[in-house]
Amino acid sequence: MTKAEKTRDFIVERTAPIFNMKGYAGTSLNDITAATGLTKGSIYGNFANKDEVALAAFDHNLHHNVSQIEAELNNHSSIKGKLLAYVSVYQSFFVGKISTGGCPILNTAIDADDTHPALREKALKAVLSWKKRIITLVEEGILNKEIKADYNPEQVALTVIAMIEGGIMISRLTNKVENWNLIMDSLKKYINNLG
Amino acid sequence: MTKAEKTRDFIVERTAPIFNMKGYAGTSLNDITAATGLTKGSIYGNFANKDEVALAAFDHNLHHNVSQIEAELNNHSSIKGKLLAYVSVYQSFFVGKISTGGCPILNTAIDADDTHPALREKALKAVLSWKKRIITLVEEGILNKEIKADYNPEQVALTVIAMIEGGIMISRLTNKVENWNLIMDSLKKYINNLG
DNA sequence: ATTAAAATATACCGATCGGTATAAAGTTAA
DNA sequence: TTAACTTTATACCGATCGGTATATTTTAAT
Repeated sequence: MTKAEKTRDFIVERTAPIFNMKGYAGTSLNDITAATGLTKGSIYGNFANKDEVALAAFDHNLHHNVSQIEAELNNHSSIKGKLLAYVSVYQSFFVGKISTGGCPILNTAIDADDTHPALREKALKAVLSWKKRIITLVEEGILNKEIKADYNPEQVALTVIAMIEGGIMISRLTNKVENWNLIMDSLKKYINNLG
Repeated sequence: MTKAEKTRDFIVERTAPIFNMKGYAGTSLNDITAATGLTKGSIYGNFANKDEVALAAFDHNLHHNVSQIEAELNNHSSIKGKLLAYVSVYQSFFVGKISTGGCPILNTAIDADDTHPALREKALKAVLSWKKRIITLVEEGILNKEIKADYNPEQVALTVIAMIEGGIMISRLTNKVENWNLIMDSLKKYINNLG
């Protein structure tokens, strides 16, 4: 790992929460230099432009989510347990610890959908990948007889994602964990009723 | 209605979709003058600053939603029918007609939550008002025996809002009405199972 | 039609925007 | 240790940012 690679990672690490909170247009080069303690020359020595920093920051934020989810999924053997794991992972993102601005997929989807095609594309791929992951789980659950065969895996996946993302928006806006808990109780009931 | 009041409304009308699509930081004074054909002098003759335009634009977008919803609620007599009316109204926002950037509550919540307290407050109030409206409906439904008494009205309200807002995010990002329909089928099932 | 007031346009402000050319400093291999 | 190379800092660019003082035009009452 060269010095430049380390600096690149450092810049991404420091700016990722800022992009997640302020969005693409709301994050300035000045924000980036302030967060890193580096100068513009150094930023542009490691990235071609602000876009590249933003895209790398999204990847970093997303990877942070995905790795935590995959780790938690491994703690459960049943399909329902794995589906419920999403709830606990996302809860940990904004309960107790310092918030870094919520779910990067949701933030980027809303921030970039009408303005920044490259970021939008990344958010889209993240949602599709998430959907696919849940579909696979549900299909396994149906084969296992853990989930009733008349459920549409795609519909289950979309419903789970919608409730989590909608729940994040509401809970962060109202700043009430109780709201998150109520919504997630509905989601848990939905998941438990799948089979 | 004075000339200035008309101009004020005109400015709000023209800029509301821009703020909804690009967000607060992403919408510039130049965007505002371009959309209205007016000059900065005229804008600042009617508004103190960009904030005031943004706040008025949010109110405009919100009112547009609320009035459509209230109209649709009046078309239904049963509580479940009224709850299902939310689905059809929100569907009409991004199916068929030119999109103006999706749900203003969701957009503003994500755009402003970490950056713009005044806008954030407006989005918060809108969600709380929406929640309260659904709670009232559910409470009426319980009194009517249309909804089982063991349902928590607040939880139902939060669940409905989460699914709609999560559904909007996913459907707009993927640009697929089918996704909206699948999520809303889950929501319809949820509502029908309330009683 | 005249005039006072209200509304809009012009021209400008300093600050900040993203970005870059180039010099200085730091790193690494010989 | 030196020389080649990589990385970072300095100083600057034109463009755009939000905002304003003032002049011009438009409106509305007499």
